[in-house]
Parts: sequence; structure tokens; C-alpha cells
Amino acid sequence: MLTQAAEDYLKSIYKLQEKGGKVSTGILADYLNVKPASVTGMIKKLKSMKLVRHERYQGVTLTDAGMVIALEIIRHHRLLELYLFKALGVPWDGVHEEAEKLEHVISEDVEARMDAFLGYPTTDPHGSPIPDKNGVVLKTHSIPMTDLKNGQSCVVVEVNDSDSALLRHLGSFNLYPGTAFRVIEVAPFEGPFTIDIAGQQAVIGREVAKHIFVNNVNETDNV
Amino acid sequence: MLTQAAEDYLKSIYKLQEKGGKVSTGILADYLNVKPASVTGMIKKLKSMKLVRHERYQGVTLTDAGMVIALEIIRHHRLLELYLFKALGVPWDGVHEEAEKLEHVISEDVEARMDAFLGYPTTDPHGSPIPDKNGVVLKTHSIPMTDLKNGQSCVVVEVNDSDSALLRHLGSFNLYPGTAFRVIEVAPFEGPFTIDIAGQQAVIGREVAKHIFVNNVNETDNV
DNA sequence: TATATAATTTAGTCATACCTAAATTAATTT
DNA sequence: AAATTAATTTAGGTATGACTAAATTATATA
Ligand SMILES: [Mn+2]
Ligand SMILES: [Mn+2]
Ligand SMILES: [Mn+2]
Ligand SMILES: [Mn+2]
Repeated sequence: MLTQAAEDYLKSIYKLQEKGGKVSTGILADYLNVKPASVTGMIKKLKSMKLVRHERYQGVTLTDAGMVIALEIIRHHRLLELYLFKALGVPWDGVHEEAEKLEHVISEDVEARMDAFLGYPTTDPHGSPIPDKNGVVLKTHSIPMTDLKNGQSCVVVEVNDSDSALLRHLGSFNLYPGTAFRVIEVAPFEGPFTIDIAGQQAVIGREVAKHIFVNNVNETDNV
Repeated sequence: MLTQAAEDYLKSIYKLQEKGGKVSTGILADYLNVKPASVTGMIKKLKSMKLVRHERYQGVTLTDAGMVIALEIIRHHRLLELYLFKALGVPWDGVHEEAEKLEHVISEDVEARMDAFLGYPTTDPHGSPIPDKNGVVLKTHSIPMTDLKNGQSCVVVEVNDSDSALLRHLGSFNLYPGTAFRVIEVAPFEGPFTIDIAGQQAVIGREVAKHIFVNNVNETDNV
């Protein structure tokens, strides 16, 4: 069995390489709240276990074996989030922190039982896809809310799950995965978005909008 | 926050001092599958944190502060066992191992939610008392099954939860906490017990009987 | 009481996973 | 092409928690 730290590195490399290919030492250090020198040290260990590929100064990527483990941990994390949310009523802004610790210690048996209890779900409370037990992830197509223009309507697909204050903020507008909204106004000079959610208006700043991903984007008439 | 290892030491000291007062280094080492020298090292740390009292060569006991932490971990463990058993259907011989890892990572919030889901239970699936959220433990009165004599009837109160093969064996006789049985025969020369469980006969060896605790002991007529 | 045995502690090692500071390499400017 | 800047790696150190081997202390036996 891998250490908890090693599992967290693999998971983080997976997430970062989804966005931009090879993952640099510095980016990974930032992401894990650790110094670059520590990243170099762990990468050496992971490389010796053939879980990552690494060329000095050129960044790191997962091998197939590393990918399998990363997806396994991500599956644990997202199943746990949904389980805590649905079975125990933990609020959606609290499940991430809890799952972050539990993901490393649950057995395959408990994983399977939660999966069955939940009816083999495909997304977590923040809209992120749950890899199935073979590690297959459904690709979701979405764009950041910051790409939206005046008058467009859309549906929330996914939101960043790691900032619990942000999630509480979104909850106060009833802005969850599956929620539809329409852009009423995009303020100039990189300003905030005014949107309509089921008849209620809300103002969403750029920094917040960056963490919201949407699809089903359509031009719609103004009521 | 304490380390996982420190929490396990406190929990183990609690359990051992319940049986026999001061806990020796060697006993603790055996119990934790660790060498006595390692125990000495950890005891020094726990003493510096004022969680245990220790006189060289004289054994160790918990302070009040140490007791609070030990009971907190035991509460987590037993609530988790019951939760896994009732909410996820994990068999009673599997819950201990699972809870052993989870007990160190769940939050107070999840603890409280499991407690409410279960209706504020007082015993775990093996009959051990669950300390309440203030650390109060209901004392159960029971004797080891090995003290029983021919013809006595009783009710199972508690069984040792750490040996999963033993639990499967007991399960095969439907011998759970709450189960009533009557001793039909105690074989001489420290021999096995033949018992009657709801009309079914079973033979229970001494080594097994040592790990079963009973109460409500009565002489009863042979049918 | 002296000696043998058993338990405990001390001393020194190892592996993990982090850190800071210094050295090295790569990328960007001039 | 040389110099500056930024990123990365190396070197050396800390804390935790285990280990073995040796020294010490307590207990049991003669
Ligand atoms: Mn798994
Ligand atoms: Mn999530
Ligand atoms: Mn607690
Ligand atoms: Mn138990």
C-alpha cells in the first residue's frame, strides 16, 4: 500500500495534467501547499515505483499504473462526498474536507457498499464525475462561466469543491449542479455577472465565476 | 491534534487498565504488536503531554486528560462499527478492522450525525458499550462463559471483537449479544461446553468461551 | 545474601515526509 | 553570446515512530 502522501501526489498530478499536460514541480508544490524541493523528493520515489514519468526540469506525468491509483483515490473521494451528503446530510460545503481524509482509509468493500447504496452514481455533489470501478470517467463538456455573454442561458455542470466559503456563497443563490440561469448583464472592464436564477437575480463576481462550469449554452430572448 | 499512533496507545492503555490497573510496557507492546523499546519511547511523549502517568519500571496509567481522549477514540470506533453494520451492511466480523482506520479521521460532525442516525445507541455490534458524547460509559455486569456450570442458562452480553475468524465462528451458531443459551454439559478436564441455543446444540471450546461474556445467569430445569 | 532471570530503558539506526538554503539548469532579455 | 531571472534540484536538517542491541533495574531463586 502507498502512503497517504504518495496517494495525494498522484491524485493532484492527475487533476493538474487534465488541464495542461505535463505538470511542473512548482505548480504541484503550490497545489499541495508544499515546497518545490519536497515535490522533487516525492517525484523521485514515485518514479522509482514506475507511477510517474519525469525528465529533470521538464515536469511529470502519470504512467498507466499511476493513473489507475489516481483514479481509484478520486473515486473514493467523490463517492464519499456524495455518500456523506445523501446518507448523513453533511452540507455540500463540508463534504470535501471530510472526504479528503477518508479517501485513503476506506476498504474496497465499503466503497462498493456506498456505491450500491447510492445507486451507482456518476457525479458528486459538486458535479464532478465519479470514475466507475474500472476507472472509466465520463467526460463532461463544459465551459467556464466567464466565457458567457449577455443574454445567454445555461445549466451549471460543475463547481470547484475545495473552497467551502465559495460553496456556501453559491448555495445562498441556490446555484448547484443542474441549476439553470440566464446572464442578464456582464459588466464592462472584466466586471461581475448579473444573472437570473428561477426569477431571482444574483450578482456573481469574476473570481467566483471562474470556478463555475456550465453547458447547454443558448441565446434566449429577454423574457 | 494527536497522531494516530498516540491515539492508539491511549486507547490501548485504557482497555488494558480496565482489566488490571497499571499497564506494563511489555503488555502494551504485545497488545500493539510493537517492541517494548518502542512503547517506552511513546510513553515518554505521552507523559510530556501529561496524558499518562509513568514511574520507571512501574507501568503506566492514563491521566484525566488522557482518559478523555481514549474514550473519544473508543466512542468513534464503536459508533463506526455499529454504523457500518446497520447502515452499510458490513458483516459483524468486518467492522472492527474498518473502524480501526476510520476512528482517527472522522470529524465531530460526522460522529454526531452517525449517532443521531442510529438513535443514540449504547452498545456496538459486539456488545461493547459506546461512551456517550461526554465520555460516560455504562458499566455492564458480565462474567466469562468459562465460569458457567452445567444446567445454567444465560444471555450473551459481549464478545471480543478483534478476531474476525472467531466472530464468523460465533455467527455460525447465531451466537450474538442478546442471544440466550443454556449449558447442557461442561466436559471434564477443562473440556468444551455443549450448549443449547434456541433448540440447536453447539459445542464451544474453552479458547472460544474465554472471549464470550454473559449475564442473567440462572439455574434452570432440564426442559 | 548473592546470583540468575526477566522486564524495562537507553542508545543508536532507519524510513517517511516535510523543511530551508545553496547550487544548478533552463529560459528570457539585452 | 552574455547576463539576468526563474524554476528546479541537491544537500543537509527536523520530527515521527518504528527497529535492534546493549545497559540497567527489579524480581525470583538458591
Ligand atoms: Mn477503492
Ligand atoms: Mn467534489
Ligand atoms: Mn469525537
Ligand atoms: Mn466492537
